[in-house]
Amino acid sequence: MSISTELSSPHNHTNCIATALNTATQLCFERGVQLTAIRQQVLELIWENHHAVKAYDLLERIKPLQSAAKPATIYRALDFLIAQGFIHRVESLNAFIGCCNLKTAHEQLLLICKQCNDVEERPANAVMQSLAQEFQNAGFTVHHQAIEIQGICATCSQLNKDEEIA
Amino acid sequence: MSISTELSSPHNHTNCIATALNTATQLCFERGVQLTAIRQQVLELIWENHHAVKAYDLLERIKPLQSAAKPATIYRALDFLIAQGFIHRVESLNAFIGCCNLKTAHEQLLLICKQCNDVEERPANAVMQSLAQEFQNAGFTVHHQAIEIQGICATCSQLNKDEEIA
DNA sequence: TTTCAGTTTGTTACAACATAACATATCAAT
DNA sequence: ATTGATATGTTATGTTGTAACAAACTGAAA
Ligand SMILES: [Zn+2]
Ligand SMILES: [Zn+2]
Ligand SMILES: [Zn+2]
Ligand SMILES: [Zn+2]
Repeated sequence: MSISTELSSPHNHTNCIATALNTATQLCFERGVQLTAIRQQVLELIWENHHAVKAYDLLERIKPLQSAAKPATIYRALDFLIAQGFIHRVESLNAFIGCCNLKTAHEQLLLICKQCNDVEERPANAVMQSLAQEFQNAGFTVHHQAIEIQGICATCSQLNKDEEIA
Repeated sequence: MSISTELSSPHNHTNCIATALNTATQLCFERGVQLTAIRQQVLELIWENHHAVKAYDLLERIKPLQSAAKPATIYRALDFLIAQGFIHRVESLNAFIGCCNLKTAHEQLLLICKQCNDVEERPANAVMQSLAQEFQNAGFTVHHQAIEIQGICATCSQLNKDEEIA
């Protein structure tokens, strides 16, 4: 697996990584919390692409850097990164992705491609507004939203069509 | 735990159970699939209330009826009930609830109360429509949706207010 | 600089969730 | 009787996540 990604909108992923790391560093400084070596390494591993990453995969991949790493090592780092909003947990996959909208508080809609495994995070303002209305109607006080859609992304759909023709 | 439930809209839960069981029986007959003793017992256990139920809790509770029950026993029954649309898996809880809208094909919005553990299933047509639009915009082909909202339900909110006053 | 509190990490053990693989049983149609 | 489809029994294992306590680190107050 190279650093490249199948994310539907083609992009320079080096930028994604740089932005994510720089912003995390900046926010940790502002908040007076520590982006320790372990936490930064986990964040970097998650950002290698736009796939959802499993905790135990991270554990295997961090061992060359942190030979003492155990499950708790990873889960603690993940807890921290989630608390800071740097990553999201994908409930329906038991996995984790880097947050693409670090700067703005947001509730995310996740489009999960079952073919290429990319996860796209979309603001989906219209959806969020109709959701807010629904909560009002129900008298429900929201603490956390998980909106996770599984299917086939635009890129893979197009690829599949091309293959049918060929 | 009695048969009663804290579901926000007060209701006669005996009706919920009867409807769920009768409809499941009817649909299995129509579809030529078997609602075996194990499958029906699991469905009944899930329908004891509107809480999300864990697989291993079901395992403990079915053992008096099925002394040979093992994890696979439960997970097979759950797979069947999900495939038939009789129950839903709650991804963010690793748990299961009975479906309240058996008759109509539907995508569900789940309101999960962290205080009383009830899960309310809402059609939320406006939300579903704006979601559909978002999928169009993204060129995304949907296979499965999980829309799970954690928070405090209307009933618990009201109870909490009452306690503050008292 | 010592001391102390708060935070982070190391380490062991275990809990909770889920599936693979293969054997056995059931039952209806040929 | 044989066969094929479905369901269940059984054992083992894989995957995901946490509890609990000890040790190390960090930075500021005494
Ligand atoms: Zn990228
Ligand atoms: Zn794809
Ligand atoms: Zn009910
Ligand atoms: Zn409640």
